[in-house]
Amino acid sequence: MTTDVSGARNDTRATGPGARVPKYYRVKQRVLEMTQSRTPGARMPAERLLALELNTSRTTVRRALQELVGEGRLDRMQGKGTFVARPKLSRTLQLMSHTEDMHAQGLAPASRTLDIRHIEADDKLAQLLDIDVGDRVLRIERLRLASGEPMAIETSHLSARRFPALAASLATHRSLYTALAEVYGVHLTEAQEVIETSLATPRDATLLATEVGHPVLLLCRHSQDAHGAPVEWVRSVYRGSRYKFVVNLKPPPD
Amino acid sequence: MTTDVSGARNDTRATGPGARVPKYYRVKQRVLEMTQSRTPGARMPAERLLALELNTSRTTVRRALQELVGEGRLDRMQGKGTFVARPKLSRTLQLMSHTEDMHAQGLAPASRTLDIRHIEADDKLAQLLDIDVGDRVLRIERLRLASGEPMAIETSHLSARRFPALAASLATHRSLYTALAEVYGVHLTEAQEVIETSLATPRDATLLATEVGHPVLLLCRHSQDAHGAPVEWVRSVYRGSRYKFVVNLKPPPD
DNA sequence: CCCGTCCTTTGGTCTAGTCCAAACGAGGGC
DNA sequence: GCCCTCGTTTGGACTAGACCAAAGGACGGG
Repeated sequence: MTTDVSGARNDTRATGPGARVPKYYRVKQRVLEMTQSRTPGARMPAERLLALELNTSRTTVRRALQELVGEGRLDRMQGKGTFVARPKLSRTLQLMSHTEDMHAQGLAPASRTLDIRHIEADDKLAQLLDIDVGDRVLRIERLRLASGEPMAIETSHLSARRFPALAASLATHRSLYTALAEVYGVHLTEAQEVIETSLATPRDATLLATEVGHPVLLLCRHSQDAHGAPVEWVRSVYRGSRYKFVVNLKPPPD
Repeated sequence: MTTDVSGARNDTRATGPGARVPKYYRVKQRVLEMTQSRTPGARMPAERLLALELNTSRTTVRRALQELVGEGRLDRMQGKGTFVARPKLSRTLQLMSHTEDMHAQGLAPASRTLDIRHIEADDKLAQLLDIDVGDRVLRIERLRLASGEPMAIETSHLSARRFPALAASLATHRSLYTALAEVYGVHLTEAQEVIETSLATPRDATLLATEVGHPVLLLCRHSQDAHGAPVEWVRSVYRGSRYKFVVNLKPPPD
């Protein structure tokens, strides 16, 4: 049974003015309907088969699938097939550590250190950490996991002068934040976070088990201690297809 | 002068294990370098020319350009060309109205009502607004503008029974929030926001002057009044290539 | 001098096909 | 019985080219 996804006159215009609907988009919606009658993990038809059934080219089918994977509706695996994806997880934006946040949501937190080294502060970093250009900065790159699943790549930056031997302290404490509190007596009291969309680089894709060019959420956190002095600057890359952020808002203090 | 973007052996492996770098990605980085020596608004070479110069197909060039446009690095216009884009704008997440937020950032706020009507609450909406399924809900769909540029499509939902004649009150007040305060004495004291990535639908793309399938930020706000009763539920779609969100965090109350 | 027409240029969509790479099962050798 | 090999199936990357649609300049008529 072949089902043509094209409009009757094969034109690409919809009802509204300017609301042109590309063919790949109709394919996308058709495939999305298919997913809704299946449970997560269920297998979808192969790309070549879909192209035949929907009377289109494999390229067009792949563009539709590409978007559905990017939106977290489907998972694809080379050699295995295409499957219905599970729903997204949430990440609450609060001034707490990854470890605490994961526990609060009933997920098993884990973390793998990818790289930890000292670098020299460039212009931007110096300003963010209120140090001089060229000062030493401890750069910690970690892969965050939630119940075994890669969640984010988190790169923290802290002044090496202010927190000497922090790398060593890290090994003996549950989290960076507890190390800061217990060893240096520093408590974070405020932070600004900037959230934007981006696309996975080849490295992001490999580490996060996703695909190059797929949407990711870029979250940059700038934290201060009780005296208003900057403590850390963190850049995190989250899989957009697996995570969403939750923020609790209070009215502005006026 | 043609500059081959391929690796020497035309293989697609980079240094790291599993860090495969597709050809289109190398094209993307090459084009990104080109943008950095130009100012916003400057014209880029035509697609067919880039394909020739980088010794690749137009399809591959277009995939690279597609991502750069989605990331807000380039703007494309049919018949005109491809240009270097301006940097992103910020949107602070606070419990204030669009109007106030725009003013706070020195941008000229504007808003165009796309649709305003009553609908019947479905399951999800009834739960969010603490009303019964089938109750009447006022649905306001507005296009938000910042200094003339389309910013977001915002769809608000409020109980029609709790706020009778709200549609009329809206016309005589500066914003929805001032109407709620002055006419009904309702002040919003708390809200939860969920932020996730999504992709522009054909309608989104038309209204936001972007392209179908490009990354957007989806922001859903659920606001409560001083008694903890839900007041509104809002779903907003922001152009991911033009906006980023800023959040101020305080430590959890423990 | 102004305005329409036409043509060129530019991006937008889609096709049909090639070749590669991962997964995995069938079968054969040991 | 276990393991290796090989072939099939599946997704991944790329090409070359067709045709469409919007923009805008060239050119000519009025």
